[in-house]
Amino acid sequence: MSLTARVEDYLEAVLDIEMSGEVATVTQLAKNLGVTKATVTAALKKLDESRLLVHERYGDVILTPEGREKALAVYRRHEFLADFFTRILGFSRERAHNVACVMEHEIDENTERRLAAFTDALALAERNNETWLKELRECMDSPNELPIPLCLMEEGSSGVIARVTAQYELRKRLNAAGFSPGVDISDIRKSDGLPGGVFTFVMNGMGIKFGIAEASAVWLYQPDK
Amino acid sequence: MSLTARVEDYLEAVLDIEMSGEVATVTQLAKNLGVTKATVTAALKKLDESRLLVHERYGDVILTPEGREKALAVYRRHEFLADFFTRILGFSRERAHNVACVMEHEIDENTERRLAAFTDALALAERNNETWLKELRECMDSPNELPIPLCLMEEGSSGVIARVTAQYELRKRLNAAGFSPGVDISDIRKSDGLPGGVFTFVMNGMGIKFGIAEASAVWLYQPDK
DNA sequence: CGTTGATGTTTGATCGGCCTAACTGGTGGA
DNA sequence: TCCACCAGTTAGGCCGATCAAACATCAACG
Repeated sequence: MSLTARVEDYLEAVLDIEMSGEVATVTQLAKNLGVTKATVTAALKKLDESRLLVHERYGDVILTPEGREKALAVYRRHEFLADFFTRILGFSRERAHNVACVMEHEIDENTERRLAAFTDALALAERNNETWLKELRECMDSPNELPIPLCLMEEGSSGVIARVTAQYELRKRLNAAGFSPGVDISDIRKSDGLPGGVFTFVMNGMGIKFGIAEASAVWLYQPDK
Repeated sequence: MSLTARVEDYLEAVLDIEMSGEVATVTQLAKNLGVTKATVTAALKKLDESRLLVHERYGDVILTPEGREKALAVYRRHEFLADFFTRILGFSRERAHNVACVMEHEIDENTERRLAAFTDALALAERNNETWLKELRECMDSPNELPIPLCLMEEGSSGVIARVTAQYELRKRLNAAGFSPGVDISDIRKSDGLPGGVFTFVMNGMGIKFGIAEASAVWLYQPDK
């Protein structure tokens, strides 16, 4: 009987109103969630049936203990995520909340804890005025171009490595082979062979062959465009 | 004519198949997206009508230039987000992709750039074996309890500050007043007064009054539970 | 008390995304 | 050649979330 994301939103909204000291009303919920009152009534009916809140006809909206617990979990995730995206990543307030709104339904407690620990550690660094954090911030304020994966580069084109999105062994292999941001790549070509094709190019004067796995993990800035 | 999130998913899936060197088929798409072929046919019809790909009856599925561009943008976001959540935050592969799947539709280019810059800076630190990064990692591996906001604490209870989720002036004020992780708070009480209530408690032997804004930004670990 | 305005509910409809079941088209053996 | 099989399509229906419009209830005031 797992809740839909939207139903979690309604729970969260009820808690939000409750926290501000009022009793949640249909009108208030409709306003906060940006839907009509009819929609709220329908949603509350479902939540009442699931015993997450009590809502009698024309009556108050009151969270049950289970409902309150679920609502708090969602609310907490939302606040932590929004905090993370604004304070650490510098998203706009609005965007941070949008992102938090969709992510809050996709993470579990464990994930939430990791995220919180990360945020807290960076917040601590901020209080201590750590220099590395400042460098990091500056780096984030000078926006780059957006790269494209090697496997989508045009025949014969060149580029500069932007990043490598790979984990584990593949990442190690690529690292060991010298695939790091800033390195030039030229004469990119694709030929048939392995499923997915074979990609050849030149790096540091050497000819190199890639399969699709490598070629989609290495992202390049295009020189002109 | 903004695309729905789901439609973006279909575009992304087509690009994904194309990148692996094959031509996207209905069956392949159905498999990758976890839906039936009937559903794919319907989605492709819409995408064809929007001129994002070409799909004639019983024909191949080919992205148009605009479709390819949109697909790449979504794909790139997905890969960057997944990379960020696995490499930097240590999410499981599966969870990282789930989260990426919902977030990829909520961020714009600017936001994507910030995120990428952040990831890249941390990846650089990782290559350099920076000590602060290692500390941060250790911190993330020792999971904490999950806190609750001061305004939801029980009458008369106590706790330890876990974090402060506030920005700008409010954050500064709370910081200046000594609200930092680890500080003890006791004798929390709520009374009427301002809209949202007035919260009183004791910190460092001093009695303090909060409105709802402050009381929902300060998160506490409960001592027992 | 009765009227009135705000609050809440019901009804009937749409829309996107999905499914099952039945159908059509294309193709490679026997 | 024709049949069997796989790929793709169509038709019809379901579900969740939403809306507009009409209706019901409440509360407060004269």
